[in-house]
Amino acid sequence: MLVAVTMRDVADRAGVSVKTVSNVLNGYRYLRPETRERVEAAIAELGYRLNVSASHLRKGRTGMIGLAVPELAHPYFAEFADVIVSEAEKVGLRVLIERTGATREGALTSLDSLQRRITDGLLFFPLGLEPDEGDLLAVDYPLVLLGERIFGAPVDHVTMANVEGARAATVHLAEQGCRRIVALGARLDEGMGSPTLRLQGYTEGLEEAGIPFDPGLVVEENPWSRQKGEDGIAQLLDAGVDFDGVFAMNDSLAFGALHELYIRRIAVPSEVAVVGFDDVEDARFHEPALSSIAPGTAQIAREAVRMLVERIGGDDQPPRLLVADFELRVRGSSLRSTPTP
Amino acid sequence: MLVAVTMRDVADRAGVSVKTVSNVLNGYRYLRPETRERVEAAIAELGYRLNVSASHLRKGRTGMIGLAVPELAHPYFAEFADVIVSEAEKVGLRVLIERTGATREGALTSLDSLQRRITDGLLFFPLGLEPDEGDLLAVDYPLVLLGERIFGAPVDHVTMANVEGARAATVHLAEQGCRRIVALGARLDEGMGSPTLRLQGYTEGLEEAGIPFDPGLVVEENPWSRQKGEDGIAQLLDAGVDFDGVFAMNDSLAFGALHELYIRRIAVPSEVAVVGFDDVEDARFHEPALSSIAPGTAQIAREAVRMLVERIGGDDQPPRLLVADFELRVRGSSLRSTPTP
DNA sequence: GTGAAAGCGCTAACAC
DNA sequence: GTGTTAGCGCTTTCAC
Repeated sequence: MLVAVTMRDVADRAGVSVKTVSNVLNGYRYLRPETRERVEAAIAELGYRLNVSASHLRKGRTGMIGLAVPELAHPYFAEFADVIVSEAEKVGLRVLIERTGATREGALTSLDSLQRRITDGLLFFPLGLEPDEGDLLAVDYPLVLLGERIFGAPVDHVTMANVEGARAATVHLAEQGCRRIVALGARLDEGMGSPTLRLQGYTEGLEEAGIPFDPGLVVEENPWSRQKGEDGIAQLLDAGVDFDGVFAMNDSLAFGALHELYIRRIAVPSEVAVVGFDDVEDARFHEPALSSIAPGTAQIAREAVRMLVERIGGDDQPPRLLVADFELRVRGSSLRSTPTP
Repeated sequence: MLVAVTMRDVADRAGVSVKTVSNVLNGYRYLRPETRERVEAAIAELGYRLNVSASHLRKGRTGMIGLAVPELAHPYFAEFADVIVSEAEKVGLRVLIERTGATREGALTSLDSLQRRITDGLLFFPLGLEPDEGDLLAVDYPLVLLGERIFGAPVDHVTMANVEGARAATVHLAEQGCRRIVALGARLDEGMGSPTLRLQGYTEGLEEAGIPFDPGLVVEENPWSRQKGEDGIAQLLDAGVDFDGVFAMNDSLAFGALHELYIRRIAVPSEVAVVGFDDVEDARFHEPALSSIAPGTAQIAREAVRMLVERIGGDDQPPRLLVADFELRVRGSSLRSTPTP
């Protein structure tokens, strides 16, 4: 515990009342400058720090927001958390990062944990919940939904252009001359999650490019890990399936795919071109560097924090849905000097 | 805010006093079972959740610990945070993850922020502070120091075997036939940080292998990023420096090195063998897979939480220093089928 | 075993 | 502009 310097001590030292100290701390405007200075001097001399719990108990705000991500060590979410922390800092908020494990239990725990009592609002990835469980999100605190799986819940929602991004990736592969493009990481049983949306974008992309859909090129993998990326490609190759392009539904899968192709001595991008999704920082540093869809992470973070702050401030307009801008980042894994016709 | 169900409401519903409700919540032993059940039923029916702030205000504990890491998106720290959260969960603690940015300002802020008032203790990476600033760690709350830079501070310290690990990596490269081994990521001006210790291990390893030290093979790079790894190798190659092995001081540098070697069409491991440090999850998935020193992250996390919990519990024995066990994980980047003599 | 009352440190409401 | 007072929800004496 920190030493128990209270407002009372500061007030005594500065020769004012506690109310005045509180006013100084809360940025109350109408204070005589010299009073403010005296108080600030006393605070510095005593090393006083506000007791957040007491403040919270009284005014109902903590200045903290929660961020519930599926996994901390997943590059996309780690990078996302970093951006969120920066954005929150700009508006004077601190971030309590939590982990749901992408499980139903973890998600429910996060929605209803003790931590919810000490955050003013929550930024929430609903992985682990079912698409029809939007009613679980009808909570009595400010909540902004992130990612996919659940649409139409009675809360603000910031998401990325899954369908359009996947389509762009697929079309790009086709433009590089690919005709047999693998969709790596599909999950056919899912409702409206990223897998479904990105698979939809993939099929739209094929259509746009005039390439027939071949179910034999759709590889189901779960979770979207590097290991599963390896497994998926290994399985295709072992089965003798012919392909010349891979649209991996996230970068981890793509990294695994690159690795397996490397092991099998299959040249990238000349024999097989690869595009991922998420554009994590690592993408630039693989061999070859991975082309990927950048889903507008910075924009998502900025808007999510903005919406949450508005809700915390009492804004009660109807729920909003924001889809961030995406961008295809072409790198070595898919850039053929002379596209195969 | 959650709906304001208080202990009073629960007590009324269960037909007991608030004290009894509090007793139930705090696991007080001497309660009539039927009373306990009635209270628990009331809690469930009303959806009551303890107000952590009020509880904290009264009893001085929050059940939260802080974890201050230099960067969230750095794979090593992200993985570390994940393990810490798991370990803390086991003992009923939640973790408030913070970011220092590896800057002095960030470190100081973390040591003295408002957050410190709502955590029972802090796990702290002192990057950004100077080696002689151990006195800054003489804080009045439970603190466990992690990583390097500062030794001899008046607090518990859990660290890794930097010297021994670096030596093992260097010796391993020598055993694979390397005679001109680059030390990538040195920082000659540092006190007792990881760079200094790992460089020391490198020189010890050379000595053990009977290889003369060549300052021309020591490459200073800061920060330890993939980009700097690329830069360092590029710079050596451009200068025409001859080398056949790389000891990269962390995995990020090693990934950058692998990438640059790939671009230059230098075969790994046959022409140049590479070993990293940290053994992040990604190491297995590069092309080729990266050999690395696994610094005992799980052990570090477990022991750090254990020590912090002891200190929170009032343990006031003298500061302890624990050095975790390390392990060399040999993979494709350094394993030559027939070591060059 | 359980209840009543005090008070943790702060801020909102209201004096002055 | 600044001081006084009440009370946020809880736990901790101390009764009984």
